[in-house]
Amino acid sequence: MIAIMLEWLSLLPRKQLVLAGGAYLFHRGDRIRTMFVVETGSITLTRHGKSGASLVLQRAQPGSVLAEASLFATTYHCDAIADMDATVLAVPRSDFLRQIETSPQFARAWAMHLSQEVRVARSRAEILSLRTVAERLDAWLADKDALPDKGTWKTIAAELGTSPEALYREIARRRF
Amino acid sequence: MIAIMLEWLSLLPRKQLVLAGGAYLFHRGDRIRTMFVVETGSITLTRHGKSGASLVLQRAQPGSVLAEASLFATTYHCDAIADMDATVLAVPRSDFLRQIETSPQFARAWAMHLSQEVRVARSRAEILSLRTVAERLDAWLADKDALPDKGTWKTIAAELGTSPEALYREIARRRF
DNA sequence: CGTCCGCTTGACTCAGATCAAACTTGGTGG
DNA sequence: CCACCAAGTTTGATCTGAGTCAAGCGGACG
Repeated sequence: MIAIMLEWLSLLPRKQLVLAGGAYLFHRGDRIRTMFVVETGSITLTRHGKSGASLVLQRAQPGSVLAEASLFATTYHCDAIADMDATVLAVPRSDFLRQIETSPQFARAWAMHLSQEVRVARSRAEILSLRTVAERLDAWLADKDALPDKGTWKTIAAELGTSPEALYREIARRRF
Repeated sequence: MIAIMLEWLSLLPRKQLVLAGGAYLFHRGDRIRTMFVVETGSITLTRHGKSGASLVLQRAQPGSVLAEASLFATTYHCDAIADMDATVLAVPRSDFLRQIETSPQFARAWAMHLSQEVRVARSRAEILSLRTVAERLDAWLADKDALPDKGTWKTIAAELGTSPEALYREIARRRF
């Protein structure tokens, strides 16, 4: 489910790009020619406002398609920067579009991928709109069976938008 | 941009449903036969965990397509309930799918709609992951020119996941 | 055996939620 | 025109959840 698009892309001509940590993959205003999928590392998309404030739009992990909306735009509306050393697959946008038009299966996979991303992003937002760590953990657990394994808690704290300590304490509180 | 799908749907056979506040539009497990678009009012999608905890997946406002992912599933994975009196348009899923397959323009509009929703939901999540009201407001303003009009601030506070008072104070702080 | 990393717990501090009260504004009806 | 009401805004006082810093614990691994 995660890397569903990676499989499909293996059918298309593609190139691998290697990025050092801190390197830009593209800048706002650049002409869009290719679609990118993260293979290793992670890429962050940010938009900078005039006031110096910046907004993170996406943190793309391995398997993620970068800036899905760029399929239909002519220039990028944000910057893409490698958080750490990373590799990405580049697929010419024209090939990507042609594949959507000619292969119903591919088009279907693309729509499914997008629906999935919508769902994930929306529930993440709803979880983050909760005020207490207890509520967030409840919501996060809503479609899971049990508490996750140790060793992953620190990561989960990040997903829940809280500090590791706060999550540890909340979990400890529930061991009764 | 908001109601882009509403226009397209005017080409398809559809029915209008009227819901009283508190009424269910569908339940988890129901067979999926139709796609819904909110016309007036608002519909909330929730999933309930065994522990009694529940997770809000989507708050659909007028113009929103309900549960985009249901286009490819057989049964609903969540409940849909009207927060208040609402009307929704119902389009048979088969018609919707056929339209995607036969009309490249429609398929394109659908993909654009989904990309857009992904972008919106992701940036909402990123804004909510910020800790202070000041940072959230900065991020929210990143792609805007100026502070919004009075009368909308209360609503914006909800978007920012904060209390109206906290937002008022932050805005007041900036009037120097 | 030492080092690293994730976990655990304690103490302190603060941003913001909450409750409360006053004041603007617009609209409604007498 | 004015009394009145509802919603949104402003400001103050209080309280608390959780962020932060800090110190200690335990297993994994070279």
